[in-house]
Amino acid sequence: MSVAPQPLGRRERNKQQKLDRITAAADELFTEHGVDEVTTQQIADKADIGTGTLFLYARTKGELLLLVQNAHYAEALERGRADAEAAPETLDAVMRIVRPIVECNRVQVDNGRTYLREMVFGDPAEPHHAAALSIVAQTEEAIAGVLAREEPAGLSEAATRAHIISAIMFLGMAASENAALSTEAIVQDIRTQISVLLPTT
Amino acid sequence: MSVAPQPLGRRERNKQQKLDRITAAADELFTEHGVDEVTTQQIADKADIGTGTLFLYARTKGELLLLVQNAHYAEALERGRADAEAAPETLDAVMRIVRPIVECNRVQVDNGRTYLREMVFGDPAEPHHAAALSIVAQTEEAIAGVLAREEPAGLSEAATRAHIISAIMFLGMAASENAALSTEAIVQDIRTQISVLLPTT
DNA sequence: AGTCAACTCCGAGTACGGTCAGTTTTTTCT
DNA sequence: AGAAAAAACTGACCGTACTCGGAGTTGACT
Repeated sequence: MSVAPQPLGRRERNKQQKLDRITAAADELFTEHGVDEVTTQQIADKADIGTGTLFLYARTKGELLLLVQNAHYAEALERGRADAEAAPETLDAVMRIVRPIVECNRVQVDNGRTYLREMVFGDPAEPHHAAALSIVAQTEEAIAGVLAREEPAGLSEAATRAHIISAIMFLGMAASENAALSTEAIVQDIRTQISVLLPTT
Repeated sequence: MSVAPQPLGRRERNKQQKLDRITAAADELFTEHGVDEVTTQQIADKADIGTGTLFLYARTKGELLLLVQNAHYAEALERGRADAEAAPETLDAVMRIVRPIVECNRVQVDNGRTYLREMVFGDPAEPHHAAALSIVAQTEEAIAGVLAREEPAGLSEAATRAHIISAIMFLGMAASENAALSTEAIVQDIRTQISVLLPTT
């Protein structure tokens, strides 16, 4: 009387469980205390696994942060992508994609900035890093899609502009000069730059 | 019977000497082996000072890299700034500022990328970090100056565009996807983006 | 059931960036 | 010159991210 198809052996199930426990533990501790105030040992303890085991699931502490934050980022992107469709103005539409991402990133400033740091300077061969880059690519695609509504001719130009917007967002959120700024101030800063970038209509 | 104008006491002279030795040692070791392969201990040994002393002159290893690289960056900027004046076309003029900086940054890819990382994520209160930010500001000013030749009206817009170019340069040089690219490829990548950004003439 | 190879897990150990209490050197004051 | 204060120097020490050799599990095969 088995519940039909259960292709996963005990080994696979255990691995999945452990990964879940690790993700949950890291997420809670990072959110509560900030990534710099949490040791990998604490995460291992909370996930109830050995020190070495932790690094079988995420090769570095940075990967661990990517693992945790990717989920939030992806969700923010999805929300923005949906909102953008309803905005007639190009700049507004772009900002509807941008804003949720910035808000998500600034929930905890240190974690957000460290996340960006890992994204740009981490090892792209690592799986969670690759996932992060994929979300960035999706973000740029979404923005390029909005830009293309206006000028469907220059598709490659839209992609280039989207890439630039990506860079603007990155530095707006990451720069240490902006660390103390409110989320709203950063959104405005980004908006100003994008408005200069967009072709004048 | 003092030797007249010697405003520097022995203490100050010693400090200067030590800083020089540290700078020289760090520069050589970083250039030869790459920042990640060099320990602070090696630098202290080569500079012939104690472990703790090193950190009186640069609070972190990152500051040490900033100290060393700032000099090279400043020089590259100066060269570019002079070259730019002779270029009639705006895009060309901007690229004459950009290119030497990229070339300087890519002399040793890892060091260049780490330098940028420290610039954005390091502690802006530290002196060498502040110096780095100052050079970035000068770079943006130089670029804004070039842009303002074309459209002297929108000064603030020129500054904003210069800031965006700064962001484009940063990510072009820092992104891990670009780590394997040749200097020339990166310059081209940056050029393409800037050409989209500049107001069509 | 028993055997064994492959996979997974573990925590003592390592390396390194950075700190700090104690010492030495320099300057100042009398 | 000598004493006292100030500044600079030092290396033993610490915390932490990450490694590695060996122990423990799992599942395929007979």
